[in-house]
Amino acid sequence: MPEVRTPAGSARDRILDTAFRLFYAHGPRGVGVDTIIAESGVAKATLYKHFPRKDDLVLAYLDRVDQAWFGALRAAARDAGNDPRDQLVGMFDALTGACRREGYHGCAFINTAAESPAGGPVHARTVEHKTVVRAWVTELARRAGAANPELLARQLTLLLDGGLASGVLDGDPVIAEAARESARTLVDAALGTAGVG
Amino acid sequence: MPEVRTPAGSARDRILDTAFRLFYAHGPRGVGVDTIIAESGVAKATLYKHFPRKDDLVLAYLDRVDQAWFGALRAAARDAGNDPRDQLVGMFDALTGACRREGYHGCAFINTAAESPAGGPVHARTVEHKTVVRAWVTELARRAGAANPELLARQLTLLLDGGLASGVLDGDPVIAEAARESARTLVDAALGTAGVG
DNA sequence: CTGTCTGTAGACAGGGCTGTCTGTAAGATC
DNA sequence: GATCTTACAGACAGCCCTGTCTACAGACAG
Repeated sequence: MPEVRTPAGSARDRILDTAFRLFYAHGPRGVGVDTIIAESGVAKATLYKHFPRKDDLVLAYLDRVDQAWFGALRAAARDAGNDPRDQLVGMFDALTGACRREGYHGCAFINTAAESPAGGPVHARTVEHKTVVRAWVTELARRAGAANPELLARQLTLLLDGGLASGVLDGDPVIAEAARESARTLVDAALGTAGVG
Repeated sequence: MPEVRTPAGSARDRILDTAFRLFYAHGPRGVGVDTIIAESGVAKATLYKHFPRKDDLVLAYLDRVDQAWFGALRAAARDAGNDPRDQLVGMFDALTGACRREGYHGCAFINTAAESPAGGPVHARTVEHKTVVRAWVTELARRAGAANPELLARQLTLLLDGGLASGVLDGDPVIAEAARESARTLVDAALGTAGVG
């Protein structure tokens, strides 16, 4: 009794792949269900079976974005070495990588939240995402020995959000560089330039 | 031969006032022309006489936002005193003020750009706005004696954008405070804590 | 009086959107 | 072979959207 019998490349996956691509490029509101159906080669009934409301599809899209972006952040931090201090700065490499990516269009969460009614499920999911990321940064800041990890995390995530938000307009990597520079300065100021050891 | 014969509170002003309010609250895409007509007490033909396309109204809305926000930035900087260094930090009071305002919903430019097709007039106007603001900050940084005014301006506007972007979710003033703290740190790092002399 | 300008009031077309519906086909399980 | 699940194909209703159109009313100038 397999819980999921659908093969790889199933209808559900195709729908999600297509939705991810189109939603990110044009925003959920800018993409009709018919377009997703046409481009994913799926029947309308199938789409509505898996995602009874369009909002359900939007939330699934955000979950996928969350995995991708948070994953990229952690990977960038990991690649920066074992020192939490370096990781706090190194995570900004994820921003640089995103800026360089073809079709980069800023933060999917912010973009989607901007066109969604306040207080709705999309906003809630976005707040949740931002909270989880900031909690992770806070933990990093704590391990780095910051006197006020919450403040440092708030400052760094603010920089991340700024870099991502500007991305709606252009993916100029100089933005990511400036963010990284700022992060280095803020981390040094919070921890002392001499290092933690 | 008065160029503008329409009295104060004319149809055009009422349209713009209503559009400003509704566009900011729900995003241009989330507000139909019919709603603007109903709430401003104006005939449809009148609206389309002044703004032949909805996009024209959106651009007029952005112009008004530009005046308001840029004006608030300059006012906050002015209120910080005559030292350009203090002004660079003081302009963040405009962010604090915005966060505290009833109905605060983030950056109108970013929100609008997020739901507009890339390469369109809305994007162009938004880029223009950001460019003008950054040029102003760059001049401030230059007058403050920064070795690299462009970089400092980039960093500070990044913080502004981050604070504004987060505003789509909530107007927690702690965000503005964190941004101001960051600005102080970055300015001190760029100019030296001893002051410009 | 006549024409022009500005505005009101509202019908209308044409299109896109979400979501429901009927009908059909292929494969798995009993 | 019967049945059940999954999916495809597409018509359809009902709504909202932008933008155009006609008809009318008041102010003002010649």
